Amino acid sequence: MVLRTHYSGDIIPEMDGTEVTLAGWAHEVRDLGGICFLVLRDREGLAQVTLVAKKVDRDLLEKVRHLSRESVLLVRGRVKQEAKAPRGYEIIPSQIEVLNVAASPLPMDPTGKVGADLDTRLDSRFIDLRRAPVLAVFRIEGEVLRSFREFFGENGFLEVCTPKVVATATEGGTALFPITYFEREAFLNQSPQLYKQMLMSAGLDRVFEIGPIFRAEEHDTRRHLNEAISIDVEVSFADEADVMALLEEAVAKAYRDVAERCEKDLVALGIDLTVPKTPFKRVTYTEALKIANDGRAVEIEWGDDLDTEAEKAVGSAIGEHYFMTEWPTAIKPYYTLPFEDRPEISRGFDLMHPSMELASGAQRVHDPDLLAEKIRRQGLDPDGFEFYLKAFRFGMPPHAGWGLGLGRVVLTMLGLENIRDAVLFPRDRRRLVP
RNA sequence: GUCCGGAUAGUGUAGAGGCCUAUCAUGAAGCCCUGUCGAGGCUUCGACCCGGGUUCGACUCCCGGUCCGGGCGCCA
Repeated sequence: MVLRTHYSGDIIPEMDGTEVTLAGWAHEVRDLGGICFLVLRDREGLAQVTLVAKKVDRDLLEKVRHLSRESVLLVRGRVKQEAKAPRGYEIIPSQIEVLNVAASPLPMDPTGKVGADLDTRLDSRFIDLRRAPVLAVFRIEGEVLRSFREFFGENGFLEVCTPKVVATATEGGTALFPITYFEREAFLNQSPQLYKQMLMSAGLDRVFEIGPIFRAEEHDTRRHLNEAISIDVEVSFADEADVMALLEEAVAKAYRDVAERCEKDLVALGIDLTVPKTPFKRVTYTEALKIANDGRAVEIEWGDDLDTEAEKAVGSAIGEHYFMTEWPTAIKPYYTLPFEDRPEISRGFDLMHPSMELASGAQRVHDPDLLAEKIRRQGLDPDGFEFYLKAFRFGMPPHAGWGLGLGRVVLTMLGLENIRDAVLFPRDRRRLVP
């Protein structure tokens, strides 16, 4: 039972005379007395329904005049070519069915005439999303996901799903959300890292997963959330250079696909999208440190992580996407492989947008003894990682991979101000609903 | 966690101790209007975050709380 025959966007003036049924929301009613305009909105846009008082059924006109905004409607009528109407056509209705009445007043203005704070918008996200520029963000996000899946398909990747309820911390460091799992304690997964690596031992060769990750950090910024979508990749018989090349091509393709396929949404957002050129610049940690420390009061010492100020300084110096490579081994996780001839430096990398980190990845440790030792050195108990280490003892190929934050890709691509603008229902320190 | 700023009709805002019976816009209800496209005109409705204090008098100043925004921290 599909009620509508067309979306508003499907109708063109040349369809003059065609009977159509539109379904959507009462966006606005403009009553001029002798003529009354009802603007119907659906996912694809707006359609003007015109009622001329002298020509239309009196009850129909009264019904439209007293419609509450955002009520759900079914409009049957005829397309009429009309130069005076928006987009050159209007609908002359024969029947208007109110499927559900919207209460009044609305918790926020869906037309965008009056603004709303982010907090108000998130509390009423279902109405916020009725605004074209807000919807545009998520249509683009959908296209980004489609683009990545296409890219992975073209490159021989297998899509996998790994558990989100896990027994142990993946990597230590970050705080985890504990949950009750029958009589035991379990955690929400902070990353699919361990599982995608085990799949390399299994021989799946190239896998990707797009799924949620959870971090119980009490961070409170515009670029962090406690639940995020991670695009994760792992590739066997490959090194960090190989997976960096995959990453930059995947990101560039996402930009290209959005630029080509989301024209309407980009216009709604007022964005002229520039596709980043590949290959991205490679900047070593040591070079980045030099840039960051230039003119800085308190210099960052080699071996320390870059703080926000440093990240921004390097970002504005480079001015485009870049890879930061050759990180100190000590500040990368245990599964990151050090260079054999310079063990203090690792084969880990971060993909950076000038404003923030987007992804991190590495050539992984594949030797079980070295891995166990590095787990121990990070202050973790190798016993808790037995299920993981086991996969390394019976034929683990060399492998590399990365994890990319979907929200941050969309945030930086569209120049949004807050990661919450790039997530339908964000989860942060305080927000658990809706 | 910490620093800075904020909280006024459904929404977005003005307000600097008495001018506040609180501004404007939007909205809602009603009326007028035959081409609107952020329609226009008229009438009506609707609000000072919570607790304490200062003062003759507090939306306004002070203290505490809650919540919101931003910076930093935390985040492999």
